[in-house]
Amino acid sequence: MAKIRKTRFAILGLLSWQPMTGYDIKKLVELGLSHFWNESYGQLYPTLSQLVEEGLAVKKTKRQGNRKRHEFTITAAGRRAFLEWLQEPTEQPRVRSEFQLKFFHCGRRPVAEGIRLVEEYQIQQRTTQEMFVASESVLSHAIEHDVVPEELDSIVGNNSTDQLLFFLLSLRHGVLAVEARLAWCEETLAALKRLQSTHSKAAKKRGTG
Amino acid sequence: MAKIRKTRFAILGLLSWQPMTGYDIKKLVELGLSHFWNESYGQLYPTLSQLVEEGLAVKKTKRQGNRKRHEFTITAAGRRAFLEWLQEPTEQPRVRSEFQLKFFHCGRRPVAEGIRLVEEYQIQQRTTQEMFVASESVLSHAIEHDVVPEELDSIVGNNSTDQLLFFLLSLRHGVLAVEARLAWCEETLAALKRLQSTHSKAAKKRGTG
DNA sequence: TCAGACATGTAAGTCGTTACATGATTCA
DNA sequence: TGAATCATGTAACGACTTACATGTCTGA
Repeated sequence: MAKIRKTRFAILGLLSWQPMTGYDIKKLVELGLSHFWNESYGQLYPTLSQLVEEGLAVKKTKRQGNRKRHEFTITAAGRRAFLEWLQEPTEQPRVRSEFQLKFFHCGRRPVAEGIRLVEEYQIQQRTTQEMFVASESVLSHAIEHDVVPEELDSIVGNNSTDQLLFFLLSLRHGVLAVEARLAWCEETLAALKRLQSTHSKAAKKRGTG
Repeated sequence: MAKIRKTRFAILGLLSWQPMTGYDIKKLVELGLSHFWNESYGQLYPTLSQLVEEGLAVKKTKRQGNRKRHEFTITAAGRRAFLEWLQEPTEQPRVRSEFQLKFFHCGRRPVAEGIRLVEEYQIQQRTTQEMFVASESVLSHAIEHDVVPEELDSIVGNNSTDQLLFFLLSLRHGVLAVEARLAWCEETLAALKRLQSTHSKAAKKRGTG
């Protein structure tokens, strides 16, 4: 069975806003969607060609002097395909967490190793959290004062009122997720330190007994 | 640059407990690690052969009548490779959430569509939560009463005291994550319903004004 | 003039799933 | 006897990343 090719819909979704080049799409994703999505050129350009072949988008080559821009415009069929995908049930991604795989195996290792692993994870999560919170406050401010910050203009476009809210809410998903991971770190670190002191007491007992 | 082949380490980790066949590994992963890891046969068997080629594991063919079991044992080099991986920094996985991609694009769709999408997600997350909570309570009980339930025996093995705790904590990671997602659903549903009523009021105003 | 952004693409390799293909054993 | 489980594997496909290759334009 063919897997659903999600890159197609990511592209189609952005093209449903306005015509764009592959480069535009890449930048837009990096700037605005990177907390839940990413694309590489190696995926982007071939998929764009495919979309054209299937009549879901059309390509117009524009020239500015010697510079060429391949601008892609979504077709009616493209819009249909996109809306169809939007309404289809969303399959849950199969998880594969390298961190958790390591953590699990730390059960057979000295406790200090588990602690080190979790602390490293905690630092990563804090960094992520900072980024999320910064974006969130910019956006909240924008919504409150009803102005679209310049750096967000390309992301939310003109018809912005609702889109801004959805953007904030999608960010909020990330914020809550990272908070949960940090809470887990606290809990776990506490548990592992208790375990460590239990072990060292047991060792002392053996030593003196 | 070659990506890190994580399947190798997932396998090596399990083989560091005891010799196993590909089938055993598959079952073990499904039974015990499925909340953070999964493997398919199409990945498993070729990787096992590779591990043998590289001297990280050895293969012994055992026969029971006409039935053959290819049992793999980790070598000293295999253990070294595994421990090395365990100590290496863990890269954060690049995210790609189809759900969030859809949600983001709902900003340009009727609010009801966004609500439908989130409600579907909420149901999925509740199902996941139920599974997590059930496993968690079995495990907590086991730890409290210091007995390893039969169905967990193959997962935690003999040297179980610490391993059981790590298993519980890894489950706890999933529990907190799913709780966070459900909290987001609540928040978001409330926000979208407010938005919906704002829209319908505006529509009425236009109708009567 | 030169760095950085704009712009397009391909090739090689990895990762991973699903479907297919095969056959033995166990137990109800 | 037949379904479920044990058991091993391959082939086809698709997704995705990284590195490579190339060239233009703009502004400090």
